[in-house]
Amino acid sequence: MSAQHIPEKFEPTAVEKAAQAFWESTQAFKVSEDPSRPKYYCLSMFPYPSGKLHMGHVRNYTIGDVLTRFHKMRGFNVLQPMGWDAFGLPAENAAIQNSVPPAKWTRDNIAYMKKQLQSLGFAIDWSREVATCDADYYKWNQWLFLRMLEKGIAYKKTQVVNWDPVDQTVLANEQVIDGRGWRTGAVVEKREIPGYYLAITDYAEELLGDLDTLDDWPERVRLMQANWIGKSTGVRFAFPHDIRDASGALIGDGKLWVFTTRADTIMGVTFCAVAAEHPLATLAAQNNPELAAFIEKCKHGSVMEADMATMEKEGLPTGLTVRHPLTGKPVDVWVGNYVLMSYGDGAVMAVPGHDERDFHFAQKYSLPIEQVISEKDAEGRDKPFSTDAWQEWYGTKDGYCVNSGKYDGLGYTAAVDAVAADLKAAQAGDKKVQWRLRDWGISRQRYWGCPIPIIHCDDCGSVPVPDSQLPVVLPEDCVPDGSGNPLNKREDFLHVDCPQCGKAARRETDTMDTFVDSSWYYARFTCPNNDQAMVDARADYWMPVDQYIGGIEHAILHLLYSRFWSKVMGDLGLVKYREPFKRLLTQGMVLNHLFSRRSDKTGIEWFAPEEVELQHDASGRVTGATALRDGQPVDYGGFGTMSKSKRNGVDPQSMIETYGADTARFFMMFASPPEQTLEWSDAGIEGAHRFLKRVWNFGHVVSTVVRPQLPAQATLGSAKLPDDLAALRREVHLLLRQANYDLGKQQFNTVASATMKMLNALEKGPRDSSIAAEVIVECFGILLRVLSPITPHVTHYLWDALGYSKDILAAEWPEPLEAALAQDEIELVLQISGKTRGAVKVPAQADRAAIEAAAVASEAAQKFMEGKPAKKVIVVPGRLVNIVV
RNA sequence: GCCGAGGUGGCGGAAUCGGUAGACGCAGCGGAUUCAAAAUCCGCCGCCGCAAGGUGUAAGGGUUCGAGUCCCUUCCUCGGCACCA
Repeated sequence: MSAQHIPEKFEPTAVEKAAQAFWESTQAFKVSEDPSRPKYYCLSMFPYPSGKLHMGHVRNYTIGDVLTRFHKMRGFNVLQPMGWDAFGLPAENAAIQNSVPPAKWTRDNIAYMKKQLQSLGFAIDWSREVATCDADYYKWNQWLFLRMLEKGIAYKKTQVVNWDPVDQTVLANEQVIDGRGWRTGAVVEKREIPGYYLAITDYAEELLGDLDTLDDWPERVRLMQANWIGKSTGVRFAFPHDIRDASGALIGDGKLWVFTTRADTIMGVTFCAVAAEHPLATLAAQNNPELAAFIEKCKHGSVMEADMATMEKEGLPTGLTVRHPLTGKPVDVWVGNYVLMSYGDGAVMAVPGHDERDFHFAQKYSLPIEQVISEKDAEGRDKPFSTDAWQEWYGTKDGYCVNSGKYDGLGYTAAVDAVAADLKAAQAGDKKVQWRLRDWGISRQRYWGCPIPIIHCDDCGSVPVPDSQLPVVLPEDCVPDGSGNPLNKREDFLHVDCPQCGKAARRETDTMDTFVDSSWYYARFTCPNNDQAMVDARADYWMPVDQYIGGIEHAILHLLYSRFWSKVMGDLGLVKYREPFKRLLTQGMVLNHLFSRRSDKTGIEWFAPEEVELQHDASGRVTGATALRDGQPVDYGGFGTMSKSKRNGVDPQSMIETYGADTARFFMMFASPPEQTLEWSDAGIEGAHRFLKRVWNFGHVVSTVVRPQLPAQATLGSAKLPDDLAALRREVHLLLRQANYDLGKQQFNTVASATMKMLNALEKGPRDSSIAAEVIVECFGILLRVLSPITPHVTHYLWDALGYSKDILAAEWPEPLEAALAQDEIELVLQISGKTRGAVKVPAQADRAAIEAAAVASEAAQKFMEGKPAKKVIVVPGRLVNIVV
């Protein structure tokens, strides 16, 4: 243990370069399977290589790195990989703008962003780096897709897409602005084209049920997934009819299918409502212009959720009639704007007596409202049924059937069973589970994605590419120009022989949804170099991911698809896990001040925070802001997410260059708990930097003043310390205990603050004796280790330079010592009748009686008890004593 | 509308089982150092009050020796969503 001299001045750049060089030379983060140690797979969501890192990345990866380094020091075998979600639309857009091939643009971005990540000192095993645009990665997308085809999980059907008639291309939803193509301004059409689907609905039950096993996921994410999957248990049945089209064919084989969760109310049906796109609506509109206009309006109606919530229920009669399946009575069919074609069969039975929407609709159009459910009140009498108190009636499952013939008196479950049985007997329906979840369409009519491995042959149809011909490699020199998929012009790619008959055939040019790429990358990180198999036994060692970290915006799609993919891979015998992510942390977004000015000429003009000056009142509250440019006021809009358009983004690169990676990391961890939003603050960055300078300075003091006083033989274990040193040592160990507790909670802001408190205590403590030197060296060693996952560079340097050991990452994580925490005398809070009135000091071993006596005898007690006797004395051991007068 | 999270100083945020509310940091104020400034260091910093003390965790009520924390009612903010039959 040889200590070096630590210079006075803290130079982050040099310190960080040196630390990173050390990690590089020792291959510090490269890991392999080691069954002798517990493993910890720590994964942050891999970035899209958009060009450069943004603050969200820095926050995300810092959280992951803190957990990685903490677990490494705790003795875990930790894997933290990194890769690139490299396919996607922005690369094509960049290509259109700059005439650069998406491949080159993407790989340049990857190279730059990788440098940025490395400059932040993340403990990443770069030997496992994966980019989804590499053929040796996406080969396995194709391979698994073929397995899914074999199993029937992947299948082909037509899909509705947004079609730009000018560019002759399919548009993504975000490329459609106000119904027009984003580049051409042409009115977008709906087109039906064939595409491939994955039967995620086959796994709906398991995807829903297994949510209960994900105890370490945020509750809200599980709820969002459950709602998305949307399971409803009910009855699907048909209203028979004789409605025929012009050619005389029965519409829907003479059946109007509906789904209901309230089959017990079937005798209360007073009409049916169908969606605007329903075949019966289409038929009725043929000689009814008013209805045709209404249907047209519904189709173009807003699908915005805010409109939906306030939308008036509207409808029109079709003039068509179906028959009630149990009573045979005629039932009128209406078109209702509140019925969705995309859910169930696009039609509902309407029971206005017991359903809110049906009720509003019936009221508006004066349709009959009938009671078929009743309920007893507390006195056992039937509650009155009245349309004035309709709120009390819809939705309730607590009542029993009335006015329902043979079902009268049955409760909800019994009535549903009886009705379902009768419908089944009449061959009119049966119980059914209805899902909101839809199968996953993965075909994209885009260039920059994984080719779907299919060959179209005139004779053999759509033929899967044989495994031996995988991967189907995407030509990388295409430059999309916005009009159609450039693969359609690549003759060398298109022309291929049919694998079945050998005749000339044509390659599929659709590519896969990029969500496919990200649905299994975490498994590939365990064995990225295997060119013989998608995954191997190494996945059994590392998977599942112990800690996954990413944005809440992926709460539904990415996480659901990954869960689905895991189950499919499991069923194919490729992996042993059913759920890929054991624990999930969804980090909050990074916000910054918003400044704008509204003018009639230019609309809203946004100001970057560095372009304005804030005005404060005497108390420091922000009262306004002015532009530096012209001194005129600008509107202060509070905090909002960092965005280019609002000009409030902060480039991490400039922050790293100014203050260093450690400062950036410390600020990110300190400013707020990981799940909450983080408000950007230049002053906060300064504060973080100030703290690290103080840490450095204390290291300098230890190297120059403290260490030279160290005795040859350590005495700390046995010696009785002077009071001030015992207090210092105890405080640091208490803070350590707190920090360890907070790390378990993943509450890193208070871990950071614990290190600040340690330094405050050390700076104030004595340092001019050999025993003090021993205490300081022990305590500073604790501080450095607790701080090291957050600011690894400066702590690496100080740990080494002060001679603790070569590599702080290899050091053991500190635990508080009982000997340091023990104290002879403790201070208890003194309350008189529940009000705090000071404190009493008692020996640590004092029993209840002694504490009571000491409390009553204390000066404060005498003063505030005013001579009255104590009615009761409450003693909370180690905390307080309360004298009730 | 429904579901979820939350409401604590000028600000970000602490407070593990109900036990000294406001830790730590930022901003602000005062002082030291300096020719001066920056940097640094020391001190103050919820509100009312000269003080003793009182009061205070969105509002109101309750349970308790004791409530930011538990229960009830109301209000507000943010996030998510599906008119899902």
